[in-house]
Amino acid sequence: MGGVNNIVGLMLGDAKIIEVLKDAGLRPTKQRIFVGRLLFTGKHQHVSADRLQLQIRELGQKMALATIYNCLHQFHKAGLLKKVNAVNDVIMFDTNLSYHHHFLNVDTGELTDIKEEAVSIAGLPSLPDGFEALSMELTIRLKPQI
Amino acid sequence: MGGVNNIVGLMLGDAKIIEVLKDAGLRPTKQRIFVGRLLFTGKHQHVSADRLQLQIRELGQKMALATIYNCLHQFHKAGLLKKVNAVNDVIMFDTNLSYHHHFLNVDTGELTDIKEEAVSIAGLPSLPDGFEALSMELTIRLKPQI
DNA sequence: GGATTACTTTAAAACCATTCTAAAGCGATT
DNA sequence: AATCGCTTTAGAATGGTTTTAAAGTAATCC
Repeated sequence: MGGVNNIVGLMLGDAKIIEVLKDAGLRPTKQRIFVGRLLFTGKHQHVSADRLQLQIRELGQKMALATIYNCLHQFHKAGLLKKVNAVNDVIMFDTNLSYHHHFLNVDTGELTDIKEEAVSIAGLPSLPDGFEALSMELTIRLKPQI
Repeated sequence: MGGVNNIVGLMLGDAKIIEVLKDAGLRPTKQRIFVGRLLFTGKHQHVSADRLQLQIRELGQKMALATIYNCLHQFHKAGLLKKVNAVNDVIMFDTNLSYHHHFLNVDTGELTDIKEEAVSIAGLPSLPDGFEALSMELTIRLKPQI
């Protein structure tokens, strides 16, 4: 009977998400499925916890910010999201797992993918002893022209 | 006399720093000269406000954190420092203004310069319309091997 | 040189993204 | 349906950074 503004139940196409969650050792809760649906269907995107909560609100749903943070970190740990350099003190995640680089709009914090073919990096530096490389990312900071 | 734990006065070699400050439209206050002395003499370094305050304390001096933040931002605005990607939610500045890239130790947040010759980037992507590039930085995230 | 003015520094409070806490909720297994 | 252990949640706590308003100081003017 109305009034409860909670996360909706299953939808068509959730089966795949549920399987991915299970494979990652994560219980397919309503919240994780909902976030998975937002992130892993359609185009690649760059998300912060805050933006994601807004998106969820716009869909008439409600989710605690802590849950969204949990979710993003768990997805990252499971290899479903890439962590990109923090922007304006905000943690950003990228659904595009493949190797690529970013433009960063310093005014808005918006990230845009750079097409892979557009840049090539020649010669990897030798890593310091005892370290392994987790990732390598080029960031081109952009400012709107005056 | 005594007891006042304030920033010391001028030292030999400050003349250059004072001139740089004046050229940047900044009053050569004791605090700014002191920070300038720490940053612009000797080897290049990566600093955060926090670390800088520690360094200052170790020298038996005292400076408000807000002053250090002001100073770093003003120096950055004046082109005396480069801002590097925030690391672990901490703003980092680099005294090395020349074009170069970084290793980032994700455990400690420590940044290390990559020698310029070690990497070469072939082919700049065309920038989105209406934007100009401020900087371009490659970050290689490192994790200690197990 | 001393008074005036505008910019600086400061401690403390405010801010804000993120994490923690501990209690209520829910998924899986029986 | 009952139990168990993981999850979600609201609210508090945390920690880096910024703001505030008052006291301090560099530059300017006479």
